[in-house]
Amino acid sequence: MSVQERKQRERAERERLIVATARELAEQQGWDAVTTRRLAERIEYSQPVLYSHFRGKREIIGAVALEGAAEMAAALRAATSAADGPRTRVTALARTYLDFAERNPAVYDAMFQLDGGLAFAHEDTPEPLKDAFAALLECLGEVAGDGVHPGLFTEVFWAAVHGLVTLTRAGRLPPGDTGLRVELLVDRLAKI
Amino acid sequence: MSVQERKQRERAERERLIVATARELAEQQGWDAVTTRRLAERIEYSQPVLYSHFRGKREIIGAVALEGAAEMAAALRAATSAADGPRTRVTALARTYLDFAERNPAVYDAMFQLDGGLAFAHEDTPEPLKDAFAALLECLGEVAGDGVHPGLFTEVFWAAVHGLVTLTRAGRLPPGDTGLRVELLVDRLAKI
DNA sequence: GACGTGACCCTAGCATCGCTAGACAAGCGA
DNA sequence: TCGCTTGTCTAGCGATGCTAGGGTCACGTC
Repeated sequence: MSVQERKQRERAERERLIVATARELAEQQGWDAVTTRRLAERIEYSQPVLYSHFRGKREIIGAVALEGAAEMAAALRAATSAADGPRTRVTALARTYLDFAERNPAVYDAMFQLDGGLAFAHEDTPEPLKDAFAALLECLGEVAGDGVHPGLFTEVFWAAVHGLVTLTRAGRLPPGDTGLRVELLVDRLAKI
Repeated sequence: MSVQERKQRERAERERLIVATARELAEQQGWDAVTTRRLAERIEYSQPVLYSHFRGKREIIGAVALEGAAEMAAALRAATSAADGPRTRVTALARTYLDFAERNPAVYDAMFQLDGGLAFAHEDTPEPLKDAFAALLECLGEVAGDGVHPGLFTEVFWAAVHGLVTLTRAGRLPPGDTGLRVELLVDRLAKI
């Protein structure tokens, strides 16, 4: 039994190594540089090993996305619980979200830009993704305003922040005034 | 002289054919299906011909994006000029934007999702892109509210709508309540 | 009207991509 | 010690974006 257990442990460890290496490589050189050959070389195994852990490259991206979602949820909760007063909380939430996206661009891409083969907005959505949305909802639900469904409000707020992230990072918006934009967004959207 | 002119005309015509075919193929089967081989086959020329018109695939995507930007600007102006009253105008603007993205997903991707090698938010930004932003600004500037820079307000509003588009199309938001979301967005963001 | 020249286009190929088949070795249980 | 399962690697497939080189056709000139 213990032999099998050791093998399972080693397999799990290698799987973590694959995901971590993919993420590292993506953050360093972009997702285009994350080829199965390069990834295999970095983990010091041959290509087919990757396919014994994941169905394909998509699934590796998906694994990075899930890891990122868990981290983001934790970061958002940490930020909101450290702030008191709805307004401070919402501002902290938005800033933390943008900050996470800026510091982990490749992970953010894996979550929302690339196809990681993940299901969203269904009952079979992976837990970390639902939890990240829940983290948003916990904070934003209390400032939705009367007669506005908290979920709907959260979706709209999320979309707005997400739009800021993607347009800024793609060079579509000048990067300087992000702070002002967030301020305006919170001011107008949240009913405080 | 007339011979050269004819050749130039034919070249320009073929360039239009390339862009139109790329767009058509992308709308039919997605950008992944737009390979240089398939594209060459559809226009009934060999691959290298593409490279005598464009530096590479990126530039073809960029050309589709520019075409789309011009169309979008026209659509937005048509919608806003047909509506009277700031509120109706802004709502019409947002709806038209979302409608354009929904009807031309591949073109929208070329504009904002893919790398078309285009410069944004610089002085060397291509004219159609600046003009599309101007079309937004014309309508949104009048509802920015006191003390808020119209450009900044337009950026935020644009980001919000863009976020709705991308998250909805990527399956991150349930597609049913788009109308409600737009309503909420206009209600809260615009100072009417 | 024949000819040299230049523009134009196509065939063929390169390196790289994601992914897989099949051979081979290592380590387990009997 | 032997047979077998499990696991890994080498080699290769089709497809990608892109390019080099040769060949053909039509033009302008004498």
